[in-house]
Amino acid sequence: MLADVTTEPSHRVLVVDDEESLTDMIASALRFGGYEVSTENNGYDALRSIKRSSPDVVVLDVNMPELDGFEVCKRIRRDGINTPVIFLTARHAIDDKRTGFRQGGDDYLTKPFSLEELGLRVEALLRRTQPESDSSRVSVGELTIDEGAHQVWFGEQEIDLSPTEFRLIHFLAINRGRVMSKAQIVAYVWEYDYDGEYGIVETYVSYLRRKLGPAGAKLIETVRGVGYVIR
Amino acid sequence: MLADVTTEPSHRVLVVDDEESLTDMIASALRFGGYEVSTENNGYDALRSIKRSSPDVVVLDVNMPELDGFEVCKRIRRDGINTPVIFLTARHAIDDKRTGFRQGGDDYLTKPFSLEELGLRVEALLRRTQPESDSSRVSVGELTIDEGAHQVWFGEQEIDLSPTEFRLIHFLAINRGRVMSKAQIVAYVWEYDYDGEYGIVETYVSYLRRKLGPAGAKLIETVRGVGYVIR
DNA sequence: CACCGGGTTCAGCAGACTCTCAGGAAACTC
DNA sequence: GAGTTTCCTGAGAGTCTGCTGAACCCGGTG
Repeated sequence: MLADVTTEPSHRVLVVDDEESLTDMIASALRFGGYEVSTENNGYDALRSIKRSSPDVVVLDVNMPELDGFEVCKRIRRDGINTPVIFLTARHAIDDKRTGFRQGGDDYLTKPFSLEELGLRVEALLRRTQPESDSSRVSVGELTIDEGAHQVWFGEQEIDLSPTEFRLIHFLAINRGRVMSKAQIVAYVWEYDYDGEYGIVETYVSYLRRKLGPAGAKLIETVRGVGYVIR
Repeated sequence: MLADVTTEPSHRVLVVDDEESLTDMIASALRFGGYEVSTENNGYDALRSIKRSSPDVVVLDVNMPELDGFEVCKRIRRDGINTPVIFLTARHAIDDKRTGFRQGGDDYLTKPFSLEELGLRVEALLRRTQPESDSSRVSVGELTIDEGAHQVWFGEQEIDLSPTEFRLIHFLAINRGRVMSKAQIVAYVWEYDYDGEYGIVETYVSYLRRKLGPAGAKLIETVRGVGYVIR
């Protein structure tokens, strides 16, 4: 199917390292992965930033002057802040790892590491700590679709849909803003190649518009001669 | 990872590797760290064991004959089982790590690794995942299920259920809010792969609804063409 | 051996869902 | 503005799904 269309608000990651070139590199890699990234270059600023903006994950270098990463982690935990922490360090002595985990760290990467691996670990950690995000929700304006729960709301109102109706609106929603041809729709929603008979799509769009009510009906736009869109 | 002398009930870890000497070594190290450990030596047994005894963490070797670790992880996730997984492997190619994390793994250790580090990572993972499932009790609205005691209440009323009925309602309850397909239900409740015959699920849902009484029957919703949910 | 509780299969029924068709509305072309 | 194309929507037939009662099987127990 199609490209991972992440429709949720992206997760916020704080990257802390005293080498600015490194924070920049990590930050841009994570941004490329779809995260909202901020950076700090020392322990005190990191502490302040964590308290103020409570990111979803902190990537924390151990070896920093003044306040090192372990100390930062220890302090935020002492303050009852439970944000997941991934330690970065050049040391790979087991003693350090022990300290890192004991201090309340969640993961530990030794330099040099691959940026992709960091991304994967951030993702895995988020999957564990942000339980909400696993039921994959899509929203477009007033419309909200929860794939896991198989539920659809328009505003406050829950809309009861048949399986085919659900697949159709879901397909349009994850491709919101892009016009989908009837052929594409049929291929996704009906899962097979159809022979030129696209009347069925029109029928189901009609069903959806009716169920969405007068306000919601406008959500699904017809692009004559091309297909349908949700904007 | 020592010697935390705690009074809490120890966590249960399942260790899976096709080399028995390795499972034994890991198992004894983890036991020393205060965990209750069981082992399996191949993918199929691992699957069965996970479904039956639902451990708190699974340490899973990737490279096994027949059913490899990735596949085991993929299948349990597909069946709606959310148990944390740490992969073990000799490979350290980034491709493998990507596969591991994408399959729903939580951590990834490459051999050779230190047993202490494994212990630390198990501990870190438990720290993240246990608070959510703190006791063996699940509640959804009026419904309360105590897994340990094997008891179910609806409101004040205790409901007497057969073992299969219990596994079914428990599975739906721990996945509350998410629609579970009949295939997922059969895989979890009946512990084997079934071919197309899902009538049994309907029968048991029917039993449950009857036992839950007129008010409770609404708890288990049918999502036609998709599966069942408890919300 | 009869009984009992639990597991499984099956068939009939009701209702939900899918899909086709056709008349009419709307949009586009020239 | 006439003609053409595309789309909308109501109606209905037929299919599929899920619910439930009943029957059967099996192992354990009195």
